[in-house]
Amino acid sequence: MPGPIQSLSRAAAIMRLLAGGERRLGLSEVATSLDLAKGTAHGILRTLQMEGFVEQDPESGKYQLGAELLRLGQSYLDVHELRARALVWADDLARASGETVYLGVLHQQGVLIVHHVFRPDDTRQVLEVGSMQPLHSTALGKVLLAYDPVARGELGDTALEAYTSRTLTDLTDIDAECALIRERGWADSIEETWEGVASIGALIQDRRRNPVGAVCISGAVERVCEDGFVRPSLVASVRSAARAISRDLGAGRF
Amino acid sequence: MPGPIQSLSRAAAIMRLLAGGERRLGLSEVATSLDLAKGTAHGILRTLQMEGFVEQDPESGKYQLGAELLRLGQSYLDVHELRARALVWADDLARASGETVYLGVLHQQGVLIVHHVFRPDDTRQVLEVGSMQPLHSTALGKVLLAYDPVARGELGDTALEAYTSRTLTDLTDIDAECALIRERGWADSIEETWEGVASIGALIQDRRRNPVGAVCISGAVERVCEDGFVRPSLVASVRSAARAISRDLGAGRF
DNA sequence: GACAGGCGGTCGACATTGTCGACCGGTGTG
DNA sequence: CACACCGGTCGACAATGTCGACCGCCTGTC
Repeated sequence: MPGPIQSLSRAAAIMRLLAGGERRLGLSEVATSLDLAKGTAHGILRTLQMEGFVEQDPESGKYQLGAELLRLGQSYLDVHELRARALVWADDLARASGETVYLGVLHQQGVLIVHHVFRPDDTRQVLEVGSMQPLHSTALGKVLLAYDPVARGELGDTALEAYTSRTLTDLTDIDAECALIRERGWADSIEETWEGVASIGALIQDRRRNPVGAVCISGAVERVCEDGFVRPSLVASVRSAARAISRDLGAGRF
Repeated sequence: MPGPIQSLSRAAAIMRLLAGGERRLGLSEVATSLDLAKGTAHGILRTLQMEGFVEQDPESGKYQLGAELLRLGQSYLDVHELRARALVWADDLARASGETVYLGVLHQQGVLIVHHVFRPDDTRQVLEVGSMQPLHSTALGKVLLAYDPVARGELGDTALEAYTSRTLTDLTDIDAECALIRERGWADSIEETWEGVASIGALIQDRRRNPVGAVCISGAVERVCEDGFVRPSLVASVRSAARAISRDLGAGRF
């Protein structure tokens, strides 16, 4: 039976719709947005509600995502092997560099943050685990673009948004950048997504040399860069952490 | 069409199964665990995989939860009104008390942590957002048991585990404790779940006085308690924070 | 090295199952 | 007060998901 199960795909679409809209949605909104009969949408929503994936505001009757998703998302992190292996190395990298550390994996047309170490002894920061970053303008994303053909494929049909004046939006520019990244073995992003923020990323691969994710450090451009380029010592730290994680993932094989 | 959609319920069961077992599971394991034909389980898993809710290890062919769950779980937090309103109050409470702050809501037979503020300037701590705590042995849980009939109902059929020698496992003891909690307006838990840890919790209610969650502080029993009882000043802080959050939720109505 | 047993995955017939659109009662609004 | 819209229900219909046998592959074993 090759072919997705219709009701499941529709349920997934409903959950994504609820995740996308910031506010709660009514039954009719859901049904019309996805071209479903109201009865059909209701049946799916009712089941999702029973399972805890969706909750209904008893007052307005509108729907939003449910708590079970948070619980399962946490379970995903618990099982995630890359994340487990990388925890200690990411900590070390944050301490050594004094900057924020992110660990990301390719997910759809972006990078999903699976681990986040705050910059040591700093002001309040919000945890970004579970959020997404663009592929074409971040160090994490560009590393994956350079090494993961799937990531490069995902980029094919999406329009590239310019977040700042330094964002690369032309595909040929991106490809040239990727060639450079492959050649030197690391990626940077200087104010390409957020003004004032620069980051340096490197690839993590598994025992069979497949790309499985990326690490990066990210911080104020004044600290991360020097004379318009990222500091070589920070690059070395990031690459060394990426190698350590990759080696850790490959343990047991050799 | 009152009645859950079969394929959806089965998909949810599969995801819960994958979340429960620490390791990855094979197709046959999933099918036999849930009494499904292999073909059926495969169809569901394939669809879940397409949607990103499940991933398959290409090497072993075994399945685990997927990244989309993490993303949707994060979206749940983003939309969560209680959490949004409580963020700043929880921060204040942590600063004022010097202890860890948790914010939890009832979910199935437990308390789901939706916000967690680390104890100020302390050693490394792991974020527990998305994890569950038992109802009958934590301050958060006992608050909900005392005020939320649904929570009390959930307790009916589950055996109460004794985590320490101080855990209440008899239902009549629990009900007496709940009556006390309702009378004085707050709950505590002194080494009832973890040795050496005490916590103090209070109820959060919405504009219609329905229980919607609870806040608590949690810390070493030596700091939180005095002469075998929790410190009244900490109780006052927690109750004040709970009132502030409740008031915040009720804003716009009055 | 041939076999057996396990795996993940496919296939096609069947009827169970989810889908559809009309319909209901309640609510707020012009 | 009627209208429009909401969330929710119902029953007929056939599209849909389910089932169990089957396939090719790999692994371990005798």
